[in-house]
Amino acid sequence: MEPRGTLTGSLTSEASKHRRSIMEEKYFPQEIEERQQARWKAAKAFEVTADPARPKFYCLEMLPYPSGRIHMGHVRNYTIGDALSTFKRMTGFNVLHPMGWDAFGMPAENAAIKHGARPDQWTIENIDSMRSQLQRLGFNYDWSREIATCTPAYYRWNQWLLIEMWKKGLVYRRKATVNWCVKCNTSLANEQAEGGFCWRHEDTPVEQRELEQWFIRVTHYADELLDSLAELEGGWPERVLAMQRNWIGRSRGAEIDFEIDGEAKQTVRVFTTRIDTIFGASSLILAPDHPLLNEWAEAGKVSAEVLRFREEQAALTPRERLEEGREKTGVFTGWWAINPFSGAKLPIWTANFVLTGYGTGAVMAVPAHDERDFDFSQKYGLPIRRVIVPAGSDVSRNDPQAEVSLPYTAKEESAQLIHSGEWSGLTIAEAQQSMIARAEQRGFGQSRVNFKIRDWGISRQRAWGTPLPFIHCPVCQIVPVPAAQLPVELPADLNFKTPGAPLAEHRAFVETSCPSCGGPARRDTDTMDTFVDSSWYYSRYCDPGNESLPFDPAVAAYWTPVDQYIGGIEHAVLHLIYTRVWTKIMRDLGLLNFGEPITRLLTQGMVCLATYRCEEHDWLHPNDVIEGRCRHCQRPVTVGRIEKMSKSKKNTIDPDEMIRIYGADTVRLFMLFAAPPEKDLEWSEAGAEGASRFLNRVWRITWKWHTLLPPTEAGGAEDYSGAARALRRKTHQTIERVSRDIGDRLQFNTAIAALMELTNELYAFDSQLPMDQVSSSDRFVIREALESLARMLAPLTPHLAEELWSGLGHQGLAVQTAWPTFDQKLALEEELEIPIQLNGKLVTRLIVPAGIAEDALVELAVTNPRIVQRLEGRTISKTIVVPGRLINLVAR
RNA sequence: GGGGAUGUGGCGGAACCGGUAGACGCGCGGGUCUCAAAAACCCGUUACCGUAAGGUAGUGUGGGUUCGAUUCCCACCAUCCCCACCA
Repeated sequence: MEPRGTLTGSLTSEASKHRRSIMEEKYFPQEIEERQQARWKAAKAFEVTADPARPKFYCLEMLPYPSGRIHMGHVRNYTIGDALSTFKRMTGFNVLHPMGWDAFGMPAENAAIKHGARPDQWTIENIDSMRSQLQRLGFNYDWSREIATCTPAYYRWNQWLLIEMWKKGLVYRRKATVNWCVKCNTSLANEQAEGGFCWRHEDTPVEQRELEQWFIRVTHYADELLDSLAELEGGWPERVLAMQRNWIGRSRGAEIDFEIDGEAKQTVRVFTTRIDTIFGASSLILAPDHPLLNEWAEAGKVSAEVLRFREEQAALTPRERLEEGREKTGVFTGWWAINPFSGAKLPIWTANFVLTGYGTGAVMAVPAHDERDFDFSQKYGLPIRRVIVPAGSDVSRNDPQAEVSLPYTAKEESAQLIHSGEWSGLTIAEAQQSMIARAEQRGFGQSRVNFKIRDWGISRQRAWGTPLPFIHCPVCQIVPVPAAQLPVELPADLNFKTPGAPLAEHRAFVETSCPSCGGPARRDTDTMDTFVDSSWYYSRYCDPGNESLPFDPAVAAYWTPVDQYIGGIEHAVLHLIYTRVWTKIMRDLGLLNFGEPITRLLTQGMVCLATYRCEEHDWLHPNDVIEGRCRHCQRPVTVGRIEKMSKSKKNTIDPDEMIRIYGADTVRLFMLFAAPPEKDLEWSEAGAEGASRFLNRVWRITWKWHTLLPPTEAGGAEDYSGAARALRRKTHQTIERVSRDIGDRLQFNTAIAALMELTNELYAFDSQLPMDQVSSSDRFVIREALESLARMLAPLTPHLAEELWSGLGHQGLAVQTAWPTFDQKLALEEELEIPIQLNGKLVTRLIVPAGIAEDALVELAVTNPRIVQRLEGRTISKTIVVPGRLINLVAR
């Protein structure tokens, strides 16, 4: 690929005011950082436009919620993206690197309730202070594309998109049992109520409520969501793919109707993935709130015991249900069903472990081949009938009634059916196929695929969100707001003081007329889940000012999909599923031409710090621990685990304070150096000092030489001393390593290690030069090393890099110059150190010229005194030569 | 119970396709400079034995494949994360 120079043309005269060509002797990060930031801004250095003639790279970091302060997790996330963006720009890509704000959400509303603040003003103030924090870190965002999701200019497109989806039947409204968090005072989507608790309030179990809700038809895309994960293989972390597969939860099986004994027309439908075990079914089990059971209860067709059981189950809160543990309980309903395959009469039970929400809410219990059914049937004395046996077991000896001590649940390919009528002797797979065919032919069942994933409930009973753009008319029912009337804006004068939904109480907002019949009508007073905002924001950045569409499809076609996305693992089944669904929908609406929004995903590790606890003062900040004692009360403290920085555990470090002490470049360098990006990282003051020390070393060696260097000119190889050739070699080897570590592997830690090695080599070279008679070729070699170093630091520590680059006499911006290229010939070693092994064990190492012939090298090895001595008269039976790497001599 | 990772010096980590284990940094020890200190620079730093040259062991444990294994395979142990009565 051809490296490219500047993106935005030459420096304006405004920008050159900020440039200084003479370096200071000492490195003052705060001073140079401010200066370089002003220079980038004046040069509009990071503003880009679509240019189909050039290759693009879209680098995106998950947009932050504007809480008011950035934390170290943000710094790490954005430093990684920033380094990659600059690297890509320097290697010739047209790089889109935007930033924005996920600006709707609860904290703004809570501030309004608590302090009477206006959520919009509270949010805007937070955005302003966070933006300036990010700018102090010197990130290369194209700020001209900044978005905030709480602005009507943005959320009108949430509304527009939702209406388009509604027209296509991908959005619908229905009454549903939903998860309700009392702390959030709103309903939640399934993904946001994992394990029965609210995702924002981990100690708050969700309640179930019946509400009219808006849903996005995620299940329409369930198969594709699962299957196209294969496209992401290699680009996404394996564990994210696994979590999504799990969450989507496809299972293939069959639905079978069981006739109710004595009610010929009535059937119970069950879902099973193991139709092959149906001859082993010993009962049917209904969920306690199964519709058929409701019907029987209303008609007085079940016993008082059944009624009591149903009431008990209905009264359980999710927490009690969890605390109840795995204990399975149930009661016999008094009814019987007919197994359509065997004709056997099976008792119908109801039990707590059968869930309404999955499958049909009814199961056939096969205790011999399912753990749950086994536990339940044993407890209540239901028969356990064995119908599958491993291959090779003596079928004649397998009495179906013989005691089963453990269920046989393995699905070995070779296992076969017994005591299953005409299917006996078939394998599991054969039986499944044949039995489903029979059920379909006789009309009592069919094959069926079930998913764990549900449609996405997006209604929220909150005020600080996108209003749902629908009008409820007593005559015309649900009518979408006409496109010309969008956006439906949030009123500025909402009353947060009284409990309840502020939008619903705002009469001027609610009362409207029907766009269809003109009669009086009411607006929908729910708002959208904030995950709607972040599901498509990546495409808005391509064309953020568009007033007639969410974005121009032609412009988006250039920039999207996102080439590299960077963010935390916590969104593996939230945001990262929603944005995949939403992208497929936008594709089907004709706005995009692909289905997967993110080509490569990096989930960066957390920023951690040790935790401390005192009996009296609870969690302590590490600075409040002095020699193992609490600063306030002198009591000894308990040392906790190293954990993610959090306010509640008081183990946070303020990025601003660190920038004040060390400068942004040092903080950034430490973040990239201390651990590979996907691993957790422990903040360490000593580590930050180490990073700062390295930058000072680079500064000093550049300062020493910057006025003594000749203009750039390469001599022939013969013009250089051995030491100078070695430094050139190191320079070119370093360029090769750093290019690969950043470009291919995203391993910034090893890239920085390589730059440290180059710096060490420069010092070593420098220390052996007599200052009064340095040759011009020596000075060239030093220039080459220093300039390469400055440019390779540009993605990592851009302010310092700019200063060095200017100091070395360059006019343009370092972050816009071409990435240095390496010469393979110059990178080649002249001498090699070849380890000599005897029977795989290292004996000695030989220093040989790089071009040595193989037989000459072997000759050196076998005649080496150490080898001869170790051979003790044995002969060498085999010689293994790995060219350029090692020799292994085998002797027995 | 299911799924996914991870295990290497005092610490963070490196080792690309099976080929010199411990790059780079932190910490620690020693030295140079200084009246002194800081900073900076230089040297050393896996463990054990040895003044040294050198030797032996060594990548969670036990096996296997291989001329050769941190790397591949099998079993086990430990830790972390996610999901979890999903039929």
